[in-house]
Amino acid sequence: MASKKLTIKEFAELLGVSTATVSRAFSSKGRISEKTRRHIIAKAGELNYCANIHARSLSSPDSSLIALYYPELNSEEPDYFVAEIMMGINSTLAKHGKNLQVNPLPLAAPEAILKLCKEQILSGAVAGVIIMYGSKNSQELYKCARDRAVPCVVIGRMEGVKYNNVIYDMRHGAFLAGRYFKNTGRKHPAYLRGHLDRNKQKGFQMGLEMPAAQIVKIGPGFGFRDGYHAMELIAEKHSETDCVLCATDSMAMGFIKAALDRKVRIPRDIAVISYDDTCAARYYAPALSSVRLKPFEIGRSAAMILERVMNGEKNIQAEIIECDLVVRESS
Amino acid sequence: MASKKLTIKEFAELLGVSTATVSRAFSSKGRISEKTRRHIIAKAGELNYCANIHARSLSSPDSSLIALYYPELNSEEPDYFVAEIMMGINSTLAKHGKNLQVNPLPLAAPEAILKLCKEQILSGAVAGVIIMYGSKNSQELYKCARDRAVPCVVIGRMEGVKYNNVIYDMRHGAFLAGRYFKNTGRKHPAYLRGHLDRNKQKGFQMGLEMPAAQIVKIGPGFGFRDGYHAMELIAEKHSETDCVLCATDSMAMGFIKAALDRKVRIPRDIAVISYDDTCAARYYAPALSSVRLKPFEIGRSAAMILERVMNGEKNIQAEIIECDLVVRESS
DNA sequence: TTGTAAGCGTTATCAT
DNA sequence: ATGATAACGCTTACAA
Repeated sequence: MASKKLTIKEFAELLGVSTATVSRAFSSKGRISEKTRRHIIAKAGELNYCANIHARSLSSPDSSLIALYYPELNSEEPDYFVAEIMMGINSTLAKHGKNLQVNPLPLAAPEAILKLCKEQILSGAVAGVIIMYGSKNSQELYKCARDRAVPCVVIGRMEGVKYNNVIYDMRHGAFLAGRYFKNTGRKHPAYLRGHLDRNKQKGFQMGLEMPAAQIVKIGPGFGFRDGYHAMELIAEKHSETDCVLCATDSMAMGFIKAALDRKVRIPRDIAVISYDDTCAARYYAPALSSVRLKPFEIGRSAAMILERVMNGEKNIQAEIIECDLVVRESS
Repeated sequence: MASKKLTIKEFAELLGVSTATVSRAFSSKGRISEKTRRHIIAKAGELNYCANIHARSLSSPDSSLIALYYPELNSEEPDYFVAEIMMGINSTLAKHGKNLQVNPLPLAAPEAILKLCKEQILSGAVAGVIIMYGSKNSQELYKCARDRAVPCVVIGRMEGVKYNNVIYDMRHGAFLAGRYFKNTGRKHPAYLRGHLDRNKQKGFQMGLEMPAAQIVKIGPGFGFRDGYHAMELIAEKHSETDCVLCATDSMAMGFIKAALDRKVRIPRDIAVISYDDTCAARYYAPALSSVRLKPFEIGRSAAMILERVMNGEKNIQAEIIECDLVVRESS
């Protein structure tokens, strides 16, 4: 019930031992009698003594805080893809007694917030960082970490990053979607653009085996709302459209919702495939056909690689998350 | 490009000034000539000098890390309700240059992880905490923060917490749902139980004006999958059911999905209302009727109260988030 | 305006 | 096995 903070000195005095002894009781390396240790640990629990983390990491730098920087595409709707990646990261981190700090990075982040992020890295506030590629900003943070030798893992492709990263083949996923549409006789494709999707577009086109110009492109957008509006646009200006690839699950849901509102039948009139395959995809009605990116695994992989980097391993081979096409009801 | 850390001493030497001067250049209170300050700031940018955060917070405790502890109901599907609360928190925190650390707390958290959480609070690692009520564990953490006078805000009702918290009237929301069903002539209600929902059940029953025993109760569950299975159960054992209140949006989606798979018509055969009204709700097909809890606002409120607590305000009146019923297509 | 030096609460290195 | 004490890197009186 003490309401003030107990320092090691006060605590040691209370027990009638030296501060060094108290420190040793917790360090698990120092030589100390089992009896004293037990006594100290017990008393600590009783009096709620706990070493000040700043003092501790000042004299022996360790810390267990991991920072995640991810692109915030939209500040109003949560990003389910990112949410699942975070779960994957946390599930691994928790096993190692590490904690996750989350840092949304707006696409056009004001200089001030970027600076704050850099400071976190430079100041030793975090023991390791995971950067989800999203913009130049992510790249700056990456350099920052590199220069300061802070353990760092990158999610997604980033220029100049060859090791310690986890990547997924956007292009191949989109290729599968395109080929599927082609094989099922669709003729008038549209693509709902997302963020950073040159590769998706390219792959889609290759799968379709169609000149790029014949693919209606809308966006870029991000969430439900964008998907909804995109459908309205298509109904008005591209009514011949018979198949759509959406850059995210949310966009697909928004799109389908708008379609059903207009009595457009899915998949009969328009076949829809989404990207990401987050948990919600299979429970949508109709269940979403989706390019499966396994966000949970991406997160877990990233955290596992980071763990290895923090243990001193160098130049860890990039982990490639395969992605395939899951056909459900929407296509 | 320096790969080792620059200390204030080294940095000061490089510039030919004292460490105190360097410190003052950043402190914004100390008296220092504008010229020296500019010079130092510029050089710092150039050489990537940044004060070590541990040393800094040792001599002048401040820190800007806020911890969120939330109940992790399911470690496989993300919790959209929590995700939106987090966005709300972060949107406010970011404005104050604070960072969020997220800590899922499994319902039956092993002693070890609870201990870790306590240590975060006791060790001064975090400057403030937001606790989302979920179990006895949340309460322990709350006490921990209280005893150490760490600024703390609670989300949800918690025994013994009168101030510095944000609450929502679960019972009233469920009441509205029950009354709606009653008024629309539904006779055979079911309730898909979630976590901590005695109040929801009670309110539902009151709205229905029906003996508790006449309400079919299933669960507790949490996500899509549970909702899906619940529907299967109802189809087999309670086929007279004509209206359902689900404890979360995800459960409702799972439920409806299963219903549609069985050609059960929503809302004609079974009317469905969910709880939470997360972003996805309105884009589901059929759009979910839902008890709106405004998670984003809950998060924002919590962060704003925390900010005030950290500024020294005491006993801040609990913020009550009103919840109403949004009727869409599923009921 | 600037420099000197005494903390801040630990851990680690010596002694004992 | 335990106790002094010197770092750790910074902020902040106090001196100049």
